[in-house]
Amino acid sequence: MKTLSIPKSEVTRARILEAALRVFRERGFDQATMREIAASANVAIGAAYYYFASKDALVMAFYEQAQQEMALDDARILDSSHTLEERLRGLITHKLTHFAPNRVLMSALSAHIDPRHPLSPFSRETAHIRDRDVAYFTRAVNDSKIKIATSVAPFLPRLLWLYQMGIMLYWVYDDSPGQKRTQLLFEKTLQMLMLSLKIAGVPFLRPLYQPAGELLRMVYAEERN
Amino acid sequence: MKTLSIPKSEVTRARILEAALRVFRERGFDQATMREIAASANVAIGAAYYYFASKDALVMAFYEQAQQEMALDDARILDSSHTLEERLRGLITHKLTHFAPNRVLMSALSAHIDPRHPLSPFSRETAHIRDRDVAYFTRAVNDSKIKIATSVAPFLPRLLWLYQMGIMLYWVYDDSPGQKRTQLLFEKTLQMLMLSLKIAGVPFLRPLYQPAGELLRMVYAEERN
DNA sequence: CGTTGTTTTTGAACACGTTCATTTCTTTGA
DNA sequence: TCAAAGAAATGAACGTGTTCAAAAACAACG
Repeated sequence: MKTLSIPKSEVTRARILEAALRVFRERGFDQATMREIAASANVAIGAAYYYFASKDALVMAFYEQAQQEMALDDARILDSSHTLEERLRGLITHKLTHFAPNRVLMSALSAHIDPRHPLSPFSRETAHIRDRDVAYFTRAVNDSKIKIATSVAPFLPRLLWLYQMGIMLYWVYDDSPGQKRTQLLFEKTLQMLMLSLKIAGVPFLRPLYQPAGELLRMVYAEERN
Repeated sequence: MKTLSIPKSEVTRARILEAALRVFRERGFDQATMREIAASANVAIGAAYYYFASKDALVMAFYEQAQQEMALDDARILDSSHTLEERLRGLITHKLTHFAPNRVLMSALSAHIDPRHPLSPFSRETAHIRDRDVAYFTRAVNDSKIKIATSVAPFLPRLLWLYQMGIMLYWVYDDSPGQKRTQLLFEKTLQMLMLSLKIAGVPFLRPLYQPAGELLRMVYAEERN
């Protein structure tokens, strides 16, 4: 195994992934066939399966690659802004912008709710990706000036991740020109979200936030699988 | 075509649907094969496709059948209770109870978010089922004493349907013994929901409910497809 | 260079959902 | 009662994602 230059197998792997994205973009995830992907990468079908466990795995590899590509900008966004609102707006807008050319492909990644489906955002298989994403929201919350009820605080990063998933989901299937509606949804819900967090402390709403805390504890209880 | 007794084709259709449910329960939706279903119904594969357009269609037929079976009880529930809370508790509990023996199969019906997937609760193909379900929530809201902000009121039935979908979704993948956690989630969220509706009128929360109304108008704008 | 072990590549084969030309059964009309 | 038309049922065949035994390419070592 060479250590100086890029190993040949890495090149083949990259070529297959590139070919896959090419075909996915052309035909969409469902219509794309592994045979065409393999042909487009000048390998036999078996080779594609030697590097990627499944068709789904190709999409996951794409997402992981994108995550790496976004890492630097994400860090910059967190550093250059200091309110939670700015940070959320920055992180989520950045993600949408970055995925825009592959928006249609993203529907394959958000098509499944079933946590047992490998491609589901809630599956064991995507846990490491999810954890990395949640970490950004943890950082976004941590040294911002927001005051959060202690019962909800531990879950806030994961709730924000869920919020982001919701926005992405709407975006993926938003066929308004330029996905303008998503923009509107995002701006409005973000303001509502910030407002909700601000008034969460008022004793008036205590009977709402107390059971919420209990619920969250239960729901996230056996998260480890 | 005989008109006195049940037509033979209806019998065959029913036999195939029964066989399908049998195999689904045994193997789960994904593991069940059309060949086994056909064999279990003593017909050729082609016959199954003569009566049902696809494997998915079998699950949809099951849901429609269930909907009919529940219709009487649902009407009774709406008649015998008069607060929105009682009605919601009644309708949703009834649904969970009725689907309990086929809980695992239900995961096939809730596995897809993609509104373009035929089996998705948001698809065109399931629109008529959805509309029928929403109608019950409309009736549940209509002559109850709840006061709702006019900006949100038109969407309340559909929002309640969404709430019900959320509960069902959690239930389907809830592997706590007897789905106790779903019970807890339902009871707590129902109380929170009623409380939210009650305090929605207070002017304090106006900056929250006003944009909510605008959002709902946008999101549900091009619902007709 | 030749041998041996490992990594990479191949493509036939499998099981699946689905299609469709064909056959078999049933109904209709005189 | 029979012929024709329509409805119901058949199963081979297609294209799909995926598997796997075998071959080819490569690496390590004496």
